[in-house]
Amino acid sequence: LVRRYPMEIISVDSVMVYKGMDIGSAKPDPETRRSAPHRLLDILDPAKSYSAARFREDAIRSIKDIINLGRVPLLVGGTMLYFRALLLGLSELPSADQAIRDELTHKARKIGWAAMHVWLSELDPVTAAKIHPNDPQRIQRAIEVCLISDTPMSELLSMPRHNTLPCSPLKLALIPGDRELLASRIAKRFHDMIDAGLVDEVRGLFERGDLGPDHPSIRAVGYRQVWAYLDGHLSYDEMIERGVIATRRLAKRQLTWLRSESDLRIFDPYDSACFEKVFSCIGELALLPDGRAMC
RNA sequence: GGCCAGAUAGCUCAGUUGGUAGAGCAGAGGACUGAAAAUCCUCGUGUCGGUGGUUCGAUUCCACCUCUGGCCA
Repeated sequence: LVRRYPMEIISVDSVMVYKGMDIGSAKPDPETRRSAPHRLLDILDPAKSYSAARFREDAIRSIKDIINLGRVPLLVGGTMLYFRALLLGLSELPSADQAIRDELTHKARKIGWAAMHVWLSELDPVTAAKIHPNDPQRIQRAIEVCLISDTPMSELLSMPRHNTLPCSPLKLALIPGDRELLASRIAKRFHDMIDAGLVDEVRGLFERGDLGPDHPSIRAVGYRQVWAYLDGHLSYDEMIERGVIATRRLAKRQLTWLRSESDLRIFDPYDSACFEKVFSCIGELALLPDGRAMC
């Protein structure tokens, strides 16, 4: 698309943002990036954590840039929460606070997440009712928001979101029609990554010494499993098996997001005429009305 | 060739003192507001290896057979 139209790519991917995580995130190779530059790749050290809110800011800045250059932004990727945050906007919520998170984690270790959930139901019964008692990540976030803002999170969420997306999106989705073919392509993809040196890539991160399985970067599919292998928790064969399974599940969750997305134009990547269909779809739309973006 | 142990869900196994069975994993569906490639929820009928026998009733007990391990020749 970028070679054919005046478009520029913005990556919508929570793992490709990390420097040095190339093979396991299936980051486009250098030649591809020369001919088709991607924004929001390699912007963060793996010790740092990114967020949907930061993505939204970064993406909007990039979109404005590209539009000012007279081009059309092309948003490409599979981190569906980021798409959702970008298209629908986010509520005004306090951002993450590591000190408070540490404190809450410490407290949860002592009293258990079930008790934390009870605490949340005192701070914010509406939110507590929506979060399952077994979901520590959301319980922690909700308590964090309530404590920082001194307001129930549900109240903040009920205020209108500010949606400042500076263009109207055309949404294209690639949805595999054949699930079994998808599964075999996923297995091949993971084996190819191993052949391309994924273990060495992760070993490099492993040997830095400042990273661990709790970092969002290391929790990513593939990285987590290779890390467990290097740490002696998985055999080589188990690592491969778990990596393939984790990838399959990721794909499944992406499909779940897609099913609830409205106004999608759907294409099957295993259809040999897929690209032609995408091109003709864009052609029909007479392209490039001002302020248009593509996802 | 003999002896022993197995054969139950896609996989690994549990179980039924005889009333046709259930866990984990895999898989499917779903949720999703600053960790999201994260975090979590829901979903389990399968000739209980085959053929006979005993029995009101057998996946369960008995016999034989087949297959897979192990041991002994």
